[in-house]
Amino acid sequence: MKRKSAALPAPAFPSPAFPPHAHDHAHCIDDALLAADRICAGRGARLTELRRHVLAILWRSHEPIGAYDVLERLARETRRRAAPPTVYRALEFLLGQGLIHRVESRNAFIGCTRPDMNHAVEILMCTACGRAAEVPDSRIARAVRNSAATFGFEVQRQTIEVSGVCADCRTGDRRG
Amino acid sequence: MKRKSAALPAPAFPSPAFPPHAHDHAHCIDDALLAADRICAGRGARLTELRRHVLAILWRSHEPIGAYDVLERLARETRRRAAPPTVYRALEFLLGQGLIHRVESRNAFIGCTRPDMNHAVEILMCTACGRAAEVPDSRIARAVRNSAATFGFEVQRQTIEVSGVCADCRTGDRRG
DNA sequence: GCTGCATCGTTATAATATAACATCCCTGGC
DNA sequence: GCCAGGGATGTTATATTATAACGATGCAGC
Repeated sequence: MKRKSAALPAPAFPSPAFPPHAHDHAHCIDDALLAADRICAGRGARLTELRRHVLAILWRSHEPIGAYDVLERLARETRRRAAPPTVYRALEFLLGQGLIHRVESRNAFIGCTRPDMNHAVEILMCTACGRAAEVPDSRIARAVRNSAATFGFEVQRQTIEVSGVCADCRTGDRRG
Repeated sequence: MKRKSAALPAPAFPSPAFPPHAHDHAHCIDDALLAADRICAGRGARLTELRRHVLAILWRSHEPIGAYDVLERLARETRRRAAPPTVYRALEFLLGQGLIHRVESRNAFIGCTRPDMNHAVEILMCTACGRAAEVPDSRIARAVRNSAATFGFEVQRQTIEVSGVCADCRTGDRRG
């Protein structure tokens, strides 16, 4: 199927933090998997069927998913038996390739929207609809580095996790 | 339970992020416990012996401590029996009073250095010495709020956890 | 002293994560 | 084809973190 050509040029932000509740989500998944294929191929990393399946499961929604939820879905959707290490190893690989993020405050995982660039993780989580979104704002990361530097602290990794209410949920634009 | 907002402007730098490795740590503990006594008394919250003991355990070091470590120390130091809920309930109380923070990326807890003011949590964690320190820099929190606002996102809570190397460890000034 | 409620004790179990070792399977060399 | 080597996965067991549910205790106010 052809997709309608947009009347407007691409928005200023390459990826708005939260997509509209009604959007072409199949497209999100396809894009993420294609990007993952490309990135892994370029690195000689093996995005096996299992790993790809786990990544696809994480991309089914914009909500962080726990390892045991992934496990359950994986077991339901395949003939193969699955135990926790199976899932944790796949997640470990995907984390290592920068294809997903771990949401520390939820013990959960979510697909990375910018897997092609190494970046500090900044995640907004909506307490109303449960979705999470990455913020493509490197200024915060830089500010954190600068702030830490005033204490002589050298930053290696930083995680910023923000809870609140997303625009759609604030304005009552909910999925029907 | 509500927390009072600070009436006074914060000092320029009330506490350097990391104290020197050799410092009067007994003083840290005393200060923290006295502040906790004062704060709880002012709110009519009951800082019981158990809760005070748990807080003291967390203040014994500047490293985040897991709930089961607290449990072990508590059991070793008292005649009372202790089970996980005992510790988790005390931690929950202390979190609620803003006397400690949860370090999400470590599943651990650490005493709050600024319990008198409601504030966003920003923690630096040294991968070399294991210590963690709060950053008294509200500019980052404000920048995060502003950044989120450009997406129409209203921030309720934010957690910033930064891993890296502290000044002492970078310059080789280690505890003897 | 009684009553009511917060606190704490106790038991059991849920939820998250990893260790250790066996097996499978792809890849490259012959 | 066949084998050796190593990465990936399967399997079993267990470690670690956290909470549910209910009973006992004890303190504050009457």
